[in-house]
Parts: sequence; structure tokens; C-alpha cells
Amino acid sequence: MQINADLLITWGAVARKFKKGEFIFHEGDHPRFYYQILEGTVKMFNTNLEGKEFTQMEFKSGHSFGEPPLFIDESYPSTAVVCTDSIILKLSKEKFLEILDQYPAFQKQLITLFAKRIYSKSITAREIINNTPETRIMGFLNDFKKKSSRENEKIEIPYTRQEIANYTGLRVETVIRTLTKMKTKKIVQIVDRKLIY
Amino acid sequence: MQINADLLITWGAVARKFKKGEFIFHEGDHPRFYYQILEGTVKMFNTNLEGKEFTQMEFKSGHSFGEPPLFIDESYPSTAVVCTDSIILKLSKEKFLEILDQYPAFQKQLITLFAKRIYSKSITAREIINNTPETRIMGFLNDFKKKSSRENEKIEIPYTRQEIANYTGLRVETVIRTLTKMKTKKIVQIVDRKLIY
DNA sequence: CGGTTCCTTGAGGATGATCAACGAGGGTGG
DNA sequence: CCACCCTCGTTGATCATCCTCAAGGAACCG
Repeated sequence: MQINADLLITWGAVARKFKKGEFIFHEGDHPRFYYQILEGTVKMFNTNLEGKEFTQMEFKSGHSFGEPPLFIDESYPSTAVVCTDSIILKLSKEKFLEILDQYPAFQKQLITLFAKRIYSKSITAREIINNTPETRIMGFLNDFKKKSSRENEKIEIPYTRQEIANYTGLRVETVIRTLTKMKTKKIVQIVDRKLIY
Repeated sequence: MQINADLLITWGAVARKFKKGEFIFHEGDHPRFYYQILEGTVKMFNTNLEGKEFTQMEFKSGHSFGEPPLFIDESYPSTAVVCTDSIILKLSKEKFLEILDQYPAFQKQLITLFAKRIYSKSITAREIINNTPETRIMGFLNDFKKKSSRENEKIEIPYTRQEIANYTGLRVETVIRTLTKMKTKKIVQIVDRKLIY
């Protein structure tokens, strides 16, 4: 979702700065606002009892996040945290719903956005179930490449091993060992600890 | 999504009977239709190379399925198969999109529906990552109970062990062994092979 | 009955998680 | 410039657990 920032402000949205590591909302919180990133990145994730983390999704400059619970009477299923210093617009749920009513074009945009999210989550689920670590990591890598729309060239993957682990539901050591296997298989390159795919 | 059947037919939808086990579309197919179930049940699933199956979602009488790819230029991420003899309405993508344009109320309905799906898929992902079989099965059981809106009573779970395995990404044997453990823990009851929770 | 489908149990093996330790690089402050 | 402290990457050993394979039993149905 991308609503013009000025329009949002006209409707009462306020911008707030967040420091890296600050939480925007927690799993279980009652949703009351629409959030849109002016600058920075945000990720939504879950942690289990043993502290293992699973990254559900990542959001960048210009995008909104955490909208689905605004439409259904449910609390947030995940926690949102700021990954890099950010500026985020915040608008009350009520005003956001009014905007949607006023501008049908935004409704269409939202439908498309949600469709993409559902599609992407289906793919993720499929990959996680296909248990082998290599499949999962490949899924993550292909996803990233697709999103950066540079599917035809080899690119450096800007994620740490730990982040890849959080996206795939694996442990760091497993990611490392799998990546070195994939390197010998010539699927990926590792130059100077940087991952190329 | 639930569009009045007569309205759909006015717009050119046709009803077709499907026998149990018939496929409606396959993973990778190009989406061209909107489907709504008049009668019966349908499931969407993936299979991996070893034939292991993962059930993404299940749809019952009155509901639509397979809409997200209609909005984004992607092929179906999963296969849809008929679980019980069914009658299904089928409308071309173009007409469906026209209906949405004509009746904004349906757009809102669709947003809510998609929001629910995203929510549910987030929960599923969280549970699958939380690797223990018991957690996964509990997630499945709670989900089912919630959907059947009988959260306060013990109910019989109308799924075979294999089906539970397909929903949770586990193997049948693991499901069986975990369920017997949960039985001794008094979390579930097993009467006459029927699972009560 | 014979054929399904579903449930159950056991033994064994593969593999990812866990635990522990260390190395490399980058940044900071004295 | 050097010492220290981070974060990140890496490796090895061991363990727990789920999967695999194999076999058989129970319920149901034509």
C-alpha cells in the first residue's frame, strides 16, 4: 500500500522517528493504526520459547505494513521492529478506513497488495515444508532475486547468515554448512564471506 | 468471497459438477477463472518430489478460491482438487474483475477475506517453524476449532491422521505417535480411533 | 469374504539442532 | 597506533528427533 504522504498528513497522520531496534508493535497487541514507512526498513517476526526467530516479512521505504489485522478483529500475529533508523507515518485505523472509502482506487491497490502477500506466503509455506535446508535456502535466494528484479545476473545477497536462518527457519550453523555445500556444487559463490548468487 | 449465485450466472458464470478427486487446476497453470463452490469441498495443496503433500488451505460450500493470482501476473502456486463431489461456479477473470468494479461492496468483502487469509497463513508459518510436532498439531486443532466456532466444547476432529499430517507437514507415523502422547497428557481424547479435542 | 482405507507399532538411520570454541574484521576510545 | 569489544562467520563433536521402511491389525463396504 502506498498512499501519498501529504494526503495521509492531511487526514491526520503523524510522522515519527524510530531508532534501529525499536519496536513498533508486539505480537498480541490490539491493532489501532495504519503504518507507512517514509524512510527505513521494518521487519515482522515471531520468536518461540527458545528464542528462535522467524522473519515473516520485511518492508522498505514507501510501503505500509500490519494492515490485515485492521480489517478483521484479531490482534497482531507478529512483532514489528525497526531494522534501520526510520521515519514512519502513523494514521488511526478509523481515518485509514475512511480514506479507503473515499478513494476506491486505494481499495484496488490494497487488493493487489494482499494478493501478492498471499501468493508469497503460499510459496514460503511450500518451501518450508519441503524440508531440505538447500531447498529452503534456494527459495529464499530466488525470492530475493525476484524482488530485486535482477533475475538474470549474479548478485551479492545482502543478508547475514543469521538473517537467512531467520527467514528459512533454520539455524545459523546449518545455513553455513549448507551454503558451503552449495558452493562446492557451484550453485552459489562465496567471495570474501560475501554470498553471490 | 461470496457473490450471489444468480448474479454470477447473470454475468456468464457456468456451474459444473466435479467428482471427488478431480483437479480444478494445477500448480503452474495460468489463472483465467474465478471459482466459487456451490456445493462440496476443495483443497489446495502442494506435493514435493518425494510425493509428500502439504495442504495449503481448504474451502467449503459458498466460498471462492484461487483468486489471488487473478490480480497479480502469476501462475497458481498450488494445485486445487475436489475432496467430495462438488458443483462449482466458474466465471472468466475479466467478468469477475468487472463485477468488482461495478459493486464496490464486493471489493471490501474481498479485502476482508484476503486479510483473514494473510492472518491465517502468518499463524501457520509461525507454527510450522516452532518445530515440535505437538505445537504444530495443536495449531491445527485450535485452528479447526476456531473455524467451527465451537471453541468451548470438546469436539470430534473430522480428519484422518494422514490429513492432519498433510496440514502440519509431518508424517503419518509422527502424527499418530504425537497424538498418543497427547492422549496420555490428557490434552486430547481418542475414543474408538476418533480424535476428540 | 476380498479389497480398501486407515491406524498402529517397532527398529534403524539420517540429519538438523545444540553446545562449545575460535578466527576475522570493523569500530571506538585511550 | 594499539587494545578492546562487538558482530559475524566457521568448525567439530555429540545428541535428539523425526523420517523411513516394514509389517500387521481393525473397520468398512461391495
